[in-house]
Amino acid sequence: MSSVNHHFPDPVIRRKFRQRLLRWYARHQRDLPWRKTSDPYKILVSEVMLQQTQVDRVIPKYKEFLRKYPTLQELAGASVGDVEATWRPLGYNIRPVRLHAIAQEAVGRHRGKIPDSLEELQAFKGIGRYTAGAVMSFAFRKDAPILDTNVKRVLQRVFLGSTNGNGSKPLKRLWDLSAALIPKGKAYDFNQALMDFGALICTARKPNCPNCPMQPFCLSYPWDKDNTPCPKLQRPSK
DNA sequence: CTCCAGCCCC
DNA sequence: GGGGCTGGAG
Repeated sequence: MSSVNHHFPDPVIRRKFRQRLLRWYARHQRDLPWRKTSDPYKILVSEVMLQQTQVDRVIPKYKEFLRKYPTLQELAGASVGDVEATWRPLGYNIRPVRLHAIAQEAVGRHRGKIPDSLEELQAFKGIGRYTAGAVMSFAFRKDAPILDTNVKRVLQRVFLGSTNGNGSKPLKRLWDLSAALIPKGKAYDFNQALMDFGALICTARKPNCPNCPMQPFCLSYPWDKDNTPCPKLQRPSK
């Protein structure tokens, strides 16, 4: 028995999805400041800020934060209070505290570098599976999958529709999908494209199906057919 | 105003 | 598998 279905999704659909996503991205990608740097520290700052905060609110604070702490070393050398104050009013104020701790640990224990493995990244408090994948693909250009809410929604709709797939846990299924779709050596563009696609076309409410390049094979197209709500990934617990 | 979402921690 | 913090939807 094989535990992984190597033919899901259909290789033809898989290829079409990649092609269409990357082509769409080439024309519609957002101009975001953290896409202009390859400094893992700066990427990490952006990802932590983006964890619970919308892009528009993050952009100005990202710039201000990096003006004040341009390097990992300078962040590590600042006082926590100072970092917290700079963070305001982004909210979720545990994040700057953890980010500061990460900087200090990296300086003290990793030769002043952000580590470049999923395991080491996830060992930090404040970096979970998503953020670790984001740093691996966006900062270190590794073919690591990501799965945040946007990506979950896109993959669920296009490849699973209203079903949960082949019996395996929905979450694992989606992580596997996210990994299986990455074109070799192109996780950076592919993952960025997935995020933009989820933010601009395959939105939570009122997805823009009429302009969606995935129409021909999307299992949820057309979305408004019978006003179906987005399939829940997991049942409410109560 | 209440409720829900969302990434991470425990 | 539940709670926290916080913005945004209803």
